[in-house]
Amino acid sequence: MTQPQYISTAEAARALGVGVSTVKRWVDEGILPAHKTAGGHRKLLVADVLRLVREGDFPQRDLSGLQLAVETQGQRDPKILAQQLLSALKRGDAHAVRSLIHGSYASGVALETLADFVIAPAMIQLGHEWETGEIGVFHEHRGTRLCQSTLYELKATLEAPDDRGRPLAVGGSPEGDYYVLASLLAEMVLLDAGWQAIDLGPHTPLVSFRQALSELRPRLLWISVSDLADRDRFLSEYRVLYEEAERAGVAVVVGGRGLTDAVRSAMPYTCHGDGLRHLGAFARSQHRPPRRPKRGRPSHND
Amino acid sequence: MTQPQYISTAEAARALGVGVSTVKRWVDEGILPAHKTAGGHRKLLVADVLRLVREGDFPQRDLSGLQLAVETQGQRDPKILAQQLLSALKRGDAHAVRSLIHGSYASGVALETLADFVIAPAMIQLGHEWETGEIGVFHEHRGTRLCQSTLYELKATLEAPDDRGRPLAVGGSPEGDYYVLASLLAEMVLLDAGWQAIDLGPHTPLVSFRQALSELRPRLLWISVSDLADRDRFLSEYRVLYEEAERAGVAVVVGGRGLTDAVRSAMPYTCHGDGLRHLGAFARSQHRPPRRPKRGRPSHND
DNA sequence: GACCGAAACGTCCAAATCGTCCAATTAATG
DNA sequence: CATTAATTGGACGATTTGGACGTTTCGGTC
Repeated sequence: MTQPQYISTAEAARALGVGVSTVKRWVDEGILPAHKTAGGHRKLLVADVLRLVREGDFPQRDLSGLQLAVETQGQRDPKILAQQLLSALKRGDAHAVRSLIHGSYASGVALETLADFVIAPAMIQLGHEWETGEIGVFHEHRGTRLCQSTLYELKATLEAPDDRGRPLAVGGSPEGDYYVLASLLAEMVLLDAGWQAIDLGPHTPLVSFRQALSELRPRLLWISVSDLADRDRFLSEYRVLYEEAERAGVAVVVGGRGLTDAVRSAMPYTCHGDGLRHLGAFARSQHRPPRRPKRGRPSHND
Repeated sequence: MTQPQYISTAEAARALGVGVSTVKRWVDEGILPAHKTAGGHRKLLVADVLRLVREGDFPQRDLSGLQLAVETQGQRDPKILAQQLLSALKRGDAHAVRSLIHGSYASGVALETLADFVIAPAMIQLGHEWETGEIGVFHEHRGTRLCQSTLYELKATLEAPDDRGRPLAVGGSPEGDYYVLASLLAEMVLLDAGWQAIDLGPHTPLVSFRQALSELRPRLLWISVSDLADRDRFLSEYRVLYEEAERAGVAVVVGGRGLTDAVRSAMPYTCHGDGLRHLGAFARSQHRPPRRPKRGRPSHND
């Protein structure tokens, strides 16, 4: 379990915000402890790097990945991550929340996995503990805000400066649904999949989606439903929306825990997912972002 | 990139319009925070330098050298900025929104000014045009989301890695008030003023504030009211909250366009402001961050 | 086991930064 | 107006940094 977490000089350099040559020199001078492989490659312990940062006032540029490694003992099991996230949210520990979420993403956990198996479970449990009175409203609110802040930060890093060639997606949550996180995560998953995405946010009348459809001409429409205030009205308005989307050749992806089987069976849609992994998979199937083939040595050790 | 960016003393000196020796001395005197490498080279965070630019009164600002995420534009008249922001929000031009807000802030427009005279007017006008049907709900939603995203990004740059010595503030909006932006901006103004701030967000029962009061022991409580759903209930619960805050020696700052004169006259409070500049001024009066000294030889332009 | 591309190695060196010293400049004071 | 204390910023040699380079190691694939 407590397997030692090694990183390369390049990773340490990135985390510390210095050049690779400098890290190499520091190791050779004994400032930074490290092991060497038979071939002479330096292997630094995450804990050593973090200790250096904590004890001296060394520069620290991006420690999120490293801190995650220490806090979770290198564990990347979503269930454990979810538990740790929940605990951090309840404590209101902004630092831990950030390193958990940013760090997981940085160290290769897919955004869909993060959303479906880490963030969603943690938030659901947080809501549950609030309902049963185990924690106060105040804790729940603080946790939700913390999660939102962190995700907006992560979203900023996902946004590509170059939009050309990226298909456009539009989405949001219907009227009466005030839950922010679900649609935000959907937007992020789409950005991660190489799309342009515009989130109209919670509490958006379905009529507005039609407006967006005609004005923005997206290739995909997502609708995330967490709470369904007026089911019948939603269904009737949704059918009109779907027809219009179909005529325009726009894929409609629906999801969210507000869509029970009973509701969904009365709805036409292009694709449905109880989580975001389906949205991600669908988006990737429609648009293949240019990617380098994966050859040679991978950058991470498990 | 929202990642922290380091610059050297020379770059900071150029940006601040002072000599390199001066920057080095300021760092050593603790006026300007910095990290040091093993070899003694100082590494300054762009955010820290910008903070100093904003708080001090510098003869010459050349921020072009700093690798800012956005190019700063010349315009600094709030009225014009508000108009440009409104236009960008209506167009859904994410890039323009971002460079307007980030750029203004980076080039020295105070956050309070930005909030009260640029963002608030633009958002009010956006809401107005929606009500009169000039623009669709969709445009209003997209604009609001865009503004939120951008502000969350900016907030990330305001958060100090080092919380020690900073007084704590807690705040939010009361039950029935779903407006996110106001309280978010309040949080940011407090962060900018050198506080730690926790935003409980919209739709927070006043009871929860009492919970936060006893658990977090803040020095300041802000309550931002945009919509007042149940006036009488708000007032009665508020009075209990205020009494508790007073007993604990916590300052209570209230504001927001939901607080009409009639309501406010029935409320006790430590400080009130129709905008955020009063909150900022109050916060700064309670806690002074380190400042640049005032005497000495001024720099000459070359 | 041979092959391959990515990543890390060692070496070198120009450019940047360091600490120190001190003349120049300004605000405050008598 | 002269004096004093505070502050600046340039100059100096010594030290540190980090990018470029060709070579070697690593780990996955065939």
